[in-house]
Amino acid sequence: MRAAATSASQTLKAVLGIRDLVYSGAVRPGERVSEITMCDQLDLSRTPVRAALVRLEQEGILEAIPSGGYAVRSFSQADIEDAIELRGVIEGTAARLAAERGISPARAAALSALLDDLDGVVGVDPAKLDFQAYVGMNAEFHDMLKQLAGSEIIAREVDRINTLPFAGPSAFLHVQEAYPRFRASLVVGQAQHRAIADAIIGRESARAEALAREHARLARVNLEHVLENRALRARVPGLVLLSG
Amino acid sequence: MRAAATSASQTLKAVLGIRDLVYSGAVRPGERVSEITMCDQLDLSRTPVRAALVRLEQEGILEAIPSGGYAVRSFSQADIEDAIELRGVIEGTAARLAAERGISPARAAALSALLDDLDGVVGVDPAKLDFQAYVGMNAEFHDMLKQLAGSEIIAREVDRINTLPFAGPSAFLHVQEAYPRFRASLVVGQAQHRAIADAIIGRESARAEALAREHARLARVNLEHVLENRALRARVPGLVLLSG
DNA sequence: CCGCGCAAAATTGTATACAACATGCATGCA
DNA sequence: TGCATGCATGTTGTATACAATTTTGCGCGG
Repeated sequence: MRAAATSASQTLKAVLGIRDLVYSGAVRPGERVSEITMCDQLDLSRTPVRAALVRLEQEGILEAIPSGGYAVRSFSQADIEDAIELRGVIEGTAARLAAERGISPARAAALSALLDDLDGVVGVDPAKLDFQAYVGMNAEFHDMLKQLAGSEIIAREVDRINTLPFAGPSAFLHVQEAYPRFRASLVVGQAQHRAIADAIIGRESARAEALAREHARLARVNLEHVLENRALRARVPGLVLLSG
Repeated sequence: MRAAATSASQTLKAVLGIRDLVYSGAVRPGERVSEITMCDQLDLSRTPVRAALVRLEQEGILEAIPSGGYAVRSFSQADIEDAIELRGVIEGTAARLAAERGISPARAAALSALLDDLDGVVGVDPAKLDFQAYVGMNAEFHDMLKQLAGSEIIAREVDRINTLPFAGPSAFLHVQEAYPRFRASLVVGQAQHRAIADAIIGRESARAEALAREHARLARVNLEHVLENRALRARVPGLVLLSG
């Protein structure tokens, strides 16, 4: 037996496995997600598969079929844009509340240190950019941001919206790695990181919120670039859920 | 057998039953929610109970115990305030997007008609207020608001935050029914309803967002009133989850 | 009197068997 | 030829049996 929610072995394996099958395109949007098929492909029993299906429905990538069972959910471009907008709004709220409530000197120092590190990565010759490092640090920045308000409720909601793969702050980074022309947006993004931190530390809450929202719009710009080029689209995992 | 997500008979019974047991205070915050106990009390098998526990965890009123199983989650006053703030932010986003994108004449008419009806209820002698009608119409207004942006993503997130019982727009209405002194806030609330609708129809997006946020703060004011008076607290169902 | 260890009990995680409903196809009748 | 009906099949929902881990209580030793 195993733990329940963070469910260790079998159920977790089912969640990860089904998620992978969905994102890899093995089961297409609109298609039914058959329990038995999942059992066969993942070598699991129906019980953990069933538990995983419930979780993945709440996560948003599956939807219940009225007559029973689940299907892969499909998203329109408008859905993706709204999800990105919503991430901006919620991250913006985290930034605003952090500014209003103030953050500890220790956290401010950690934030500044991280930004310095990011500058070190972004500031070099674009051709020699260490993408692995950038992706990690970017994720770390957004992790810090969601926690700076000191609210479990806020942090949870940020996590929730970020589980939608195309909404998260790292969604389009891989595309940027492959196409140097997009790398310039990393410089813009890093400038926004600095401005957000500056606003939070300086207790400028309205500025912090507006900046965090605008920062999320970067993802939307990248989305539109990606959708203009069919070859790029395959590089963004979550976009297999995009219909049309 | 039954439908899966909207899960009809047994699983739905389990969800409703456990939710009731939690809100009625039968199982207290922090306490473990034993599967077998639930089975006995609700006369169900373990399987639907288990499915219900997963759903209620995602809903937010239960939390996973690392060693397995679930416990009733407890909320601090700050948590409740943050949840209300977040509802204001998300409803505000719905209002803003509705204003920016515009709403159909049919919907605008329906909105105006609903507001007229609400005026009819609120405008009378406070002593003769029809609370049942008000509660229903208020819920309907917020339902319309969440859909006016025309975004499934937004509507889902509004629904999600509203499942937390103390965060929803109807959370503190029963208290207001019992204590006439609070009824004045209904007049203020209705004025805000009108202003929000006016802003949306007039395409004043920033105003619509700000007003919707401020409207949610009404719940926070009521929360503080309730917490000053122990007798009131028992009348708000969700507050059994409040620790301290 | 307190702390540690062991054993038993309780609880959850997993697997599988059974039942009921939905779906699709084939067949027969109009 | 088209439609309706009945059956067969596949799928999910539910129940229960089994295994493993965690927890708790008791006894012993320091």
